[in-house]
Amino acid sequence: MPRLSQTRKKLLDTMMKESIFEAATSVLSLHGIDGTTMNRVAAAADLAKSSLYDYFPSKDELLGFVSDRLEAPFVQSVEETLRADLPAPQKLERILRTAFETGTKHKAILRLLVHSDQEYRLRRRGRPRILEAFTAIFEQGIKEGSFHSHNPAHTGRMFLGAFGELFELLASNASEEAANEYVGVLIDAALHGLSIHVRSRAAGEAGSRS
Amino acid sequence: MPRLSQTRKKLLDTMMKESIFEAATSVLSLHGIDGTTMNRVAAAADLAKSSLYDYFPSKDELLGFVSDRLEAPFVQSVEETLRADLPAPQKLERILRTAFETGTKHKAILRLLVHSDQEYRLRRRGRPRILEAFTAIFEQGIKEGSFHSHNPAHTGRMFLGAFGELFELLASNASEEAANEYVGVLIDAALHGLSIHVRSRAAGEAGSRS
Amino acid sequence: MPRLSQTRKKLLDTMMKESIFEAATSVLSLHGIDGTTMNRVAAAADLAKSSLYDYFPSKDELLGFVSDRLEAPFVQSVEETLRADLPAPQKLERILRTAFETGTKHKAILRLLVHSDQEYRLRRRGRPRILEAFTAIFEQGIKEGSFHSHNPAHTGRMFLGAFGELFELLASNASEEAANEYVGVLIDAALHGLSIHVRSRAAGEAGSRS
Amino acid sequence: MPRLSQTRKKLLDTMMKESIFEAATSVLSLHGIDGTTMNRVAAAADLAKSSLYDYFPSKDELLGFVSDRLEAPFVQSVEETLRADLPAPQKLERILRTAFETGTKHKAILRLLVHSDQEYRLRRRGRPRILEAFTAIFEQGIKEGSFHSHNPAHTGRMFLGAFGELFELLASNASEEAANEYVGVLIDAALHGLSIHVRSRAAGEAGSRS
DNA sequence: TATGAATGAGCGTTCATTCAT
DNA sequence: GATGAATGAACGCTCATTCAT
Repeated sequence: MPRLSQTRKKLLDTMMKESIFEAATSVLSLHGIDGTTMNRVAAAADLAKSSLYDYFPSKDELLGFVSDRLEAPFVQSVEETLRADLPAPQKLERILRTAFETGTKHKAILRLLVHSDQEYRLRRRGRPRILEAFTAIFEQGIKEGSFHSHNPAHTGRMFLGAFGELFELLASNASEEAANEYVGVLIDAALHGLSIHVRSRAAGEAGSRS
Repeated sequence: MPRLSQTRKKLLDTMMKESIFEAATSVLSLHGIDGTTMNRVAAAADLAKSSLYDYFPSKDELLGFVSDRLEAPFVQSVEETLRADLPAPQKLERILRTAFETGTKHKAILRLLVHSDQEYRLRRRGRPRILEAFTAIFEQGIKEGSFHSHNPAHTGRMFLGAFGELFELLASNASEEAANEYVGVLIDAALHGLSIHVRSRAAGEAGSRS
Repeated sequence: MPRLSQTRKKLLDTMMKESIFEAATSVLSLHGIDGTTMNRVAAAADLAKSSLYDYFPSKDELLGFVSDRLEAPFVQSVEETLRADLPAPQKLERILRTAFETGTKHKAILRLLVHSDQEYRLRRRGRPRILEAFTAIFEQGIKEGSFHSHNPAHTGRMFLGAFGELFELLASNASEEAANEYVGVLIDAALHGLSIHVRSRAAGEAGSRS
Repeated sequence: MPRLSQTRKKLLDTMMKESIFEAATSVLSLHGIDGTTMNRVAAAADLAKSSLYDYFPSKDELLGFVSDRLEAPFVQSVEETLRADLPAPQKLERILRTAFETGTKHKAILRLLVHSDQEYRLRRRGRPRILEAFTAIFEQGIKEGSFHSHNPAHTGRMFLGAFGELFELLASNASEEAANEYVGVLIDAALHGLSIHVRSRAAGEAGSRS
């Protein structure tokens, strides 16, 4: 049988998918999600429209693939950090730092993931996983005695919201510096809270806590 | 001929817009943003499709109008609270409580505003104004000595992120109770921080801070 | 309300449907059923393709309409004759004569209904009704004592098959005369059978025929 | 190089065509004629789509081949019977019996040939040959003195129509028994006619029947 | 010989928008 | 001021066919 070997076949297929993925992200960042048509993707991929369907059975599947691939680095880094052997606060810090770096490198990509003012937007299938990871980290923090015993699902979600704003910031035309500053404030706030009043109150009762 | 007075004319126009607005939200909550066609809006408004264009020059403008109107209660309440004569922390709390109540009452509307997992989504032109309001409140809080002197644009944004998650929670099938709990945790975190460790540290050095 | 009156509206709608119907039959007879695209129908109707959808919700509905309209004269005439106050054999004859006349007048239409050698073909929703009518006529004929008591469903079907061939004949380039002759033979056969042997068996009376 | 002998080459070609034929009928009976794509046929034949074109120059040719092959048993049996040394009426009966048996065995195939209510349908290139055969048989019958001297082209056609209904019956979900009954009625009608009246008219011999 | 990759033409359908009346 | 009719552009998708290898 003169068929291509299975492995070679798969490889080529993967490469084509990659190339289509790039075409798609390019179209996405140029025209937004509603402007991302199979026609445009095909053109950007330098392929006939019909050929897209040789690699993805539908537009939905194509966009799902794209979306997953875009989110993957973030989701993975979050989940890796979750599994690392570190105290909870340091995990949060690490996640923020990594997100900052990754986000800085791939601004164009970011714009696709973020709930920005523009109508760009992909389905974010990774969101629940990140939320879970944050929740788990807060759970851990509570066990370790470093966080208040608030419902970790809530604190996780809170943190997720604030975390998401980092992306908004990066996706906007804000300076890298500003985004970095934001990370610092967020970490500090998570660790030390926002309020002075509280701390002084906390100070008065420090004894009872020690 | 006795033309309608200008004012009367405007009034009618406004009423029609209102009626179209209601038709549009109804269609939006039934069919989602992509299912919201001029056809359906016209039908819901009991108007000829072409008549919509007598009141809005394009679909985009129509949806912008709708979006603004939907966001208005939130934006207004935030800005009112901003102008109120209250210490910053209480302003934040008030905003959260109000948002919770408004959001609870109009779940269907909420879903349209929130960056939920579904593909519903309108442009959120009110966002910058809310961000500004939060920033201003944190500025005030710093002046009042109740908040750390972090860049208020950052803390405002942070809070916005966490605030937004309240809507996610409300828009999901979460119980009202859970959302309420979330508000509590968010307020507490804003005021007292998340971390215990810090506090005890803060406690030890409280004197040096005063 | 300056709306068009309901009746006037319906009338215009009906006229447009009629016009589309004609366009469709024209396309059908030119290109066959598989070559009948909404594009072509629209062009033939001198309308934008999208306008077809103002009158028919789908291609299927459009073709269904066309098919029904094409079959209607035949089906109706058959069912009318069925209800007439006549002996069964005369009903058959009447149906055949009418079909012949109608078919002769509308050859182009015929081609669309017939199971011809070409691939033209519409769904024939009228067929079962015609079959039922024939069956009923044979039933009647049996009761009247003019037909053998064969299962009338079978004789009805038989007759239907032979009847259908009249249309094949008309749809082919056969002369009218030939088709008329066919009708004659079919009637005679129905009434007197095909075989001499039988008759001679049936009678010593061959002589009475000469 | 030792090329394959011409004969061997042809043989292989024939075998491949056969295999494709089977694939095609399988697809046809599974998906109907409109669902029969080259893709599916290729898959069923375990061949690359493009390879189909090594054996058939186009889809049309392929389907023509398939159609011919499907009709062949019927056509052949009819033509064989035509050439047999039998009186005409017995030829008709034999043809009907054979068709019944063949049709009963290959119901799935039948559905592809018949002008059924479904949209299955292949071109029936065999039809004219069968019509000719019937015509010839009636010619013979007239010469033999067993059939009326009606135009045999007409009686042949009539019989063809009624004959075709046998296939409709078999292709529908009718019982074998019913189809067999139909054959009986058809034969009887061909030989003895449908009408009683005639016979009694034909003879003074009504009494012989009672 | 058979293949995998690619394609162009076309499909049925949707919808924001226009305009004479 | 409102309507009904109409439209053009675009959409996601299919499929017979070609061709270098």
